[in-house]
Amino acid sequence: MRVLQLHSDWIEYKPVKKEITTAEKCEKKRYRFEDLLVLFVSIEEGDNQKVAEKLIDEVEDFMKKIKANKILIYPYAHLSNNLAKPATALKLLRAMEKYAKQKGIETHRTPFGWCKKFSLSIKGHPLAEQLRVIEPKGKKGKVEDRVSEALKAEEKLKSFWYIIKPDGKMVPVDKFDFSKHKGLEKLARYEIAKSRVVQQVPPHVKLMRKLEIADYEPGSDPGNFRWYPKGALIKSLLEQYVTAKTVEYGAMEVETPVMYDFHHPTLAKYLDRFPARQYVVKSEDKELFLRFSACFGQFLMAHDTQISYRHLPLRIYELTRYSFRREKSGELVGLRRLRAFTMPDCHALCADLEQAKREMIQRFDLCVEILEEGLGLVKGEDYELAIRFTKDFYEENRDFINALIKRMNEPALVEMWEQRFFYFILKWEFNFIDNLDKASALSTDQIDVENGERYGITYIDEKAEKKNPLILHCSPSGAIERCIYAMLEKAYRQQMEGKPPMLPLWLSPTQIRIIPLSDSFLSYAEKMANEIEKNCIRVDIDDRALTMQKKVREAETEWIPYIVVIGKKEVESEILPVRDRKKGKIRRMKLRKLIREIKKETADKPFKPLTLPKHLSQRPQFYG
RNA sequence: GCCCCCGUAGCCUAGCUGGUUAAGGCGUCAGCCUUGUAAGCUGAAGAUCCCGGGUUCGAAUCCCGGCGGGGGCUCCA
Repeated sequence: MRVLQLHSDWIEYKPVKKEITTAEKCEKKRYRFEDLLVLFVSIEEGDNQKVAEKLIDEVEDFMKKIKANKILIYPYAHLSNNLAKPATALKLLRAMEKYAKQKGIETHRTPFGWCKKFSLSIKGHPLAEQLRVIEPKGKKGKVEDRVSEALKAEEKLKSFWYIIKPDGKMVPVDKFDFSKHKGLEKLARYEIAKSRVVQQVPPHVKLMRKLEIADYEPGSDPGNFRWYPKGALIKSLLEQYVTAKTVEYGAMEVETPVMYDFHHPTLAKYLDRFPARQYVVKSEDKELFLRFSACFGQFLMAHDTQISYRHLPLRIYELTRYSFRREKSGELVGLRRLRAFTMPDCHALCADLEQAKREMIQRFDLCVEILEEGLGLVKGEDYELAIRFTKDFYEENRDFINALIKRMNEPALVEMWEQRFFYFILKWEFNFIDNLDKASALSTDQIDVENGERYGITYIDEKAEKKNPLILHCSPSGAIERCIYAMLEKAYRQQMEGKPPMLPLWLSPTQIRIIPLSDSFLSYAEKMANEIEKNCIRVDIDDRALTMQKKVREAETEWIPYIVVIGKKEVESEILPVRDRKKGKIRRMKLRKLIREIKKETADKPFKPLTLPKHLSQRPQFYG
């Protein structure tokens, strides 16, 4: 509630014309009051009786000071752009009037719903003009939580847990021998027992800052990160890679809006089927939510697309930058869980279950390839398969489920539901297990049996009839940020095992560091760097006035894969001492051989040039 | 949201059984050194000790409140 309070010598007003049909009755004559407090009142959304009474209490206190005892309550809409409904406003205005009268204040009120003309004379003292703003209790600008039906129901859902072995044998979790499957045991414990008691900062959080990849941004909402140049480069390369692989598989890349109408009928229903919280944004009279995946935009697009059975399976892909999930504040952990994240999201419209199953196998292979060849993760060691489905689905499609597990050739954790609650009948994920034994999903795929119909997505079948397709939802890599989390956690584990921690070569911001022994070798180093750059390899030169030992040390702490020191011997012989991080030794070779080796290892990966100054002396320090 | 923890210079930390001018390391800057594979030397700058209130002769230190951050609980990338 907002009130403009004017201590006036007099006010005159005259109702001119009704503005709304529910306007109060009154005479169209001139009214005049003298020596009083005029209260121009805007009743706002969320105001209530308490607010109304509080306002009068405050006014009463004030009037005691200035020794006045007459007020005029004047409904005045122009103080707010968040007005309450007229019915509520009128109710509260009347309540204020009644409450003030009870306190013994001489109270008048102008009619509600009228266009009035008025003139008044304000007393000249310092306290004569005041604005009062009273907020309902507990409001404080907060939008109330919207908890989807799926989120509520999830708590009641009953699950049965099993392990299915590569040979197709299904055993209850508690009967399975985990001795050779420690990762799977951790996943099972994590998913089922839900006991997570570790109290420490996950290793990747320190690494992401130390390596100047990403950092918290206290100036934003938690879970919205800043990305330093090296991190932005790594992230961008990963994005390019996943996109390229997904397009290669046959997906059409599109781009769709990040925000959608909360009250769009189709979307509202879908929101209720997805267990997530949204950010809400207001725009004019609309209430919008920020997307938590690419489903909305792609489905709305598919709805308007002419599709024949010949086009199926139809694959649509978008790299969402960003997807937003307003996770509860205490849930956010470094790069593992964010509120704004980049998720590749690929849907496939399929004619029927048989086609969907065939398609899912293809996508499964795509996901394995991205994790293993792209991120350098190893199944059974870094990540585990979890499959979730309904009992009915299992009974009718046992062979298919076993085929998926056979492909992985590792036992998989299974969650089986008695009945379907979610919009999918089967879902699988690859779960990364980190150094604190926590599991988080990377790649995932689902068979959705509801949204084809809900979104009115149709294709024309062989008999020229309209049909709703099944929809597969896949994130081939999982969130890009989470991929970086997984690689950092893996690197940390390797360090603990006595191996040098590092990122895959194609993602290392600097691939070769050249260290000239003194300034006199700088020009030779520059020449070398140019040659290397021509071959699409990221190189930099440590030209700072430091000792060679110190420069080597810093290059090592930056996890640079190849370090080359240049001095008199190298200039004369052209044989380079290449400090190879992975092999842990210095290998002597010609520049050409080093270039060839790197190009070979990064051959099928995207390349981007270094986005930092080539000379270390020109680089600012972003962290520490 | 609930529970726990934390808040001292760009970063990491000391001081926190109250008591001179808040200490050190890293980094930054200036100068020297021109280096042979993981830390060269000297000097300088840099701190509203998160904010507000209280207790006290005296608060970075104790108490209360707030703000900010992190971690845990639920698991959707």
